[in-house]
Amino acid sequence: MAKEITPREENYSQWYNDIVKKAGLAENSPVRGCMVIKPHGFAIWENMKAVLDKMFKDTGHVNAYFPLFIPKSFLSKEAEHVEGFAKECAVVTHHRLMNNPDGPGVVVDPSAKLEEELIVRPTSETIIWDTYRNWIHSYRDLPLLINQWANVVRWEMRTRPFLRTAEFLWQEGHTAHALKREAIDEAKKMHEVYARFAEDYMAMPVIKGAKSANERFAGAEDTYTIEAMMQDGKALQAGTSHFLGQNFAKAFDVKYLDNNNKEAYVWATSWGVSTRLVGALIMCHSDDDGLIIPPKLAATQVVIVPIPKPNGEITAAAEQIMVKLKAKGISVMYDSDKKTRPGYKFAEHEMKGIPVRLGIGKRDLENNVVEVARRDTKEKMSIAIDGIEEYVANLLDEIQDNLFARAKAFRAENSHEVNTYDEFKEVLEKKGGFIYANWDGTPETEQAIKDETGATIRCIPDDNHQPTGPCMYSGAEGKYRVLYAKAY
RNA sequence: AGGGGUGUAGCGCAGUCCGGUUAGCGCACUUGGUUUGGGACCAAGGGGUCGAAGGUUCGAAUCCUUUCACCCCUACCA
Repeated sequence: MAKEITPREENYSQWYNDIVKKAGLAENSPVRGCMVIKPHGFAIWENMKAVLDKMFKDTGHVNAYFPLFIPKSFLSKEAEHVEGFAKECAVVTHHRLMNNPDGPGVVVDPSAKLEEELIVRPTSETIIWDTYRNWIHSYRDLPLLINQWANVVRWEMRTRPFLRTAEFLWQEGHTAHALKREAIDEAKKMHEVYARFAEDYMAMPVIKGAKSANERFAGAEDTYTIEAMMQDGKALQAGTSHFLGQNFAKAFDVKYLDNNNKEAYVWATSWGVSTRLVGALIMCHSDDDGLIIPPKLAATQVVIVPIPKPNGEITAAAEQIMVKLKAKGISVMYDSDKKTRPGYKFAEHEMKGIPVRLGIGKRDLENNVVEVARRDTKEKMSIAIDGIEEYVANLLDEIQDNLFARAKAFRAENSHEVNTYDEFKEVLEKKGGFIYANWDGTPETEQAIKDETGATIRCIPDDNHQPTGPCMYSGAEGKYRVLYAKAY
């Protein structure tokens, strides 16, 4: 048993923090709200990044890089946008330090004040659209399909590792199109890419849908989201794709000449996912023994543990197995540490979430087998060494599928359909999870429900949002059947 | 942002109320030995100036002031 992880039942938040720490994913830094992402945590992000980057390129996008700093004046060009971010911006006011004339250390040199303050980007729409003005002149320059991998800073009040940090890593796609239809299609396409990534790679089922006006991105005309259920029944927004209309084109004066020599503003989208996905991964699959990484995102998919300790015979057998596994494209590591004993290693690798463990001891070698242990179910099986690579390859697929099926079943168990507000409140309080109900489509109703219960409309699901009756709150005609939940 | 709590060795804690020898304990770490199929045991070691700054005092981890960080609940949040 993992002796250092707080059980989920006891305190879900503490459990999450324990996993982050004990699995070696991240730790707090001396900088408020900013974490150090440790190798094991960063490896997960790197794998996510590699898959997503390929998906972006396969859908016609290219990468570029824009400045970390944004002139203050840029932020004031799109009114809604600045309102959404102004309260959480880090501002650079000076460019030089000097020796403290009154004592030890350094102080900010007052003579080095910037003419115009620089904002550390909370998102890059403004600097990118300012740049696009110079890049776009003709319909032949469109569409412009660019993605950026970057860090951004949002000075959040309360931070939590991966889920909400003051600085985080993400990608932000920013595209420009001649036609409104094209831009909407682009936003929806990337929405689909995110959903596919979440389900096929993270093994995390998501509900795809559109955000209500209240929950939309600051400056967007439509926001598409993927919403995942965490093991405490709360919703986590895992990725968003925005149709920005012509808001940024107008704010930054980005126009093109169409094939009739007529000037027009371009249509825009932006879309992003962040290191928050690592948090989502943890809260979706892991258990009280530690992290569980879906095989497709595990940097190490298989670990081989010599029992009780490495010796010539066991190491030779392990190396042979490693060659066979690697030939199958499976990443494998041999834990040849001589200081720790098997039990310690078992617990350690379980804590770190490695999908499959192979144990090899004298007893196994005599019978030409290895002990195969899967992380998701913790089952152990004795399997013939001959053909082990096939077995493990299939097992990794099976684990990937099982994690997805398990998460999906959990979501189904914790999703509820209600028709009256009393029912809604009762289900929310007693069971939590996802609740589907009819909504009249007004922001007033949405806000009132939020104020009274804490639940928000997570999205208007893409499929199955036809109302089945009147709005549960106002009694007015239902416009949509929507997904309500308490959210991170 | 409101309420509550915590900062003492890498981690977890005791000591603080009632100031007083070289600041303790468990885990981890180092060395040696015995062990080894689910987090081994014995022995000997190394490591902290008590979150930070200021103050009271002969003397401060302990009292006072200020400040920073983190955690929990609520609120907020693309």
